[in-house]
Amino acid sequence: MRDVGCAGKIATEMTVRFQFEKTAIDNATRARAGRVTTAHGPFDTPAFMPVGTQGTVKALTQQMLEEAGASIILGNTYHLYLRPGLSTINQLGGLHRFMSWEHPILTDSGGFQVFSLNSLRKLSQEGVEFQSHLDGSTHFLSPERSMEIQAALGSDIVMAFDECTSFPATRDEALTSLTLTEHWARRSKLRLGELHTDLAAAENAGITIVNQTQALFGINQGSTFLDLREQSLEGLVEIGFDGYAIGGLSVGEEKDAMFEVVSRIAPLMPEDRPRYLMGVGTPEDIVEAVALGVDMFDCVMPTRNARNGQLFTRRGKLNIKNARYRDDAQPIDDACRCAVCMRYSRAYLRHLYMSGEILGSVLSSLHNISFYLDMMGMMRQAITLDTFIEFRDSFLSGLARGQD
RNA sequence: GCUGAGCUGGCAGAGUGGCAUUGCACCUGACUGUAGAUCAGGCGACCCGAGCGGUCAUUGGAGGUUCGAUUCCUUCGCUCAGCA
Repeated sequence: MRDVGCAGKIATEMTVRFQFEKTAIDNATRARAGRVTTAHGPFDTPAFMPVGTQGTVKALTQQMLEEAGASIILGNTYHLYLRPGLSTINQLGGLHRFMSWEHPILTDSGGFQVFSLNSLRKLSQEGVEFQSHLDGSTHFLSPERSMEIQAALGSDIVMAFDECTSFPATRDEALTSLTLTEHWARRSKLRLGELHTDLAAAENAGITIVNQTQALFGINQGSTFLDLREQSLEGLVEIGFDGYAIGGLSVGEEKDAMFEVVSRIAPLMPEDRPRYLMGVGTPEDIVEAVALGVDMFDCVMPTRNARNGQLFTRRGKLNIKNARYRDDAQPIDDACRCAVCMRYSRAYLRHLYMSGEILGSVLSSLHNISFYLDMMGMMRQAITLDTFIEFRDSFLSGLARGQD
């Protein structure tokens, strides 16, 4: 039985420190393998974090995630703050206890919603006034407020509150945006520190600290302007964070521009801290970014696309709704060992979609998440064996080969 | 047999003299820190120089009126309801 007891857990939480140790470096690329330790256990890098915005990785149970090999998931400050509200989750012992996930959790700060809910918000130095997408009510999110919410959630990795610069942006807009993000990063660090060291501060904010060892990551911005990206990173490093993220990519820019930023910035990020490329991406994107030295990823793609019928395989993606799969007895991916591929045919999966059956989303999400996590495992192994280049070339050529 | 109401794409169902509307089904495509189990496009046939291109067909069948008919008229068929 899995240990879900909490009596011993609290004692552990008090003593464990957040840390990152590199375990292997690939000599031919900048790829690196490592292990991050949190109050809720370790996770190995390069890591993919399934996105569980509202306290659930859509269509999957926590047990399915564990069995698929997920070691850390992502939750969202903005959504959980609006519903069910931070006091509910805080009173119930934090997000881990609330959703029964005793492994690491990273929470996004709400910064991305500042970007994606563009039409519903008003931005100022102080923070963001926005209208709830649920009922239209007005709310205010600031670095301080974001830290309070994330402290109430008790995630293991807290993201600084940032502004995800929209694309395209002029140089001036990008500069203004990254300056605001840097300002907010400083305030985020200050506020989270207060909440953790000053008992009265947490009490005044109406929250109980449920996780004493929350790490804080800063977020790099600067759009596609490389010098601004560097400037942003220098500012963040000066403030000092437990890890560093590259944000504001995959927001509409050309793929080349994205990799230009990652290949310039990743090597400049502190070597002894986890590097996190936010919101990326396709399997190809992730493999390329690992080669550039990135350690952590999250993306809605495997789960969202699964619900829409797109499945990832070692031979590229396929749309299970296509008529060609009507009588196809093969598994989704014959090289995949996931619970779905070991048991069900493409024809059955297609049937579930065509019938609008909810199990179609469940099985497809499970397969896609398994595919992503298996890919991360293969990369970790290749890095350890110093064969990452070989892995990358064969994996990418497999993806490009297609179904036929 | 009489009377009445109907017959429109695979299905459902608008339109009632001037480009046949919509939904479902079906066929594709998109999706990158989740306002998404969503969204977009296509869905009579054929043709090429592939263009917001051309030709032809099309509202149960056959006729008719009209510049023009899914729409009006005649007739036949079929469906449903009521009455014998």
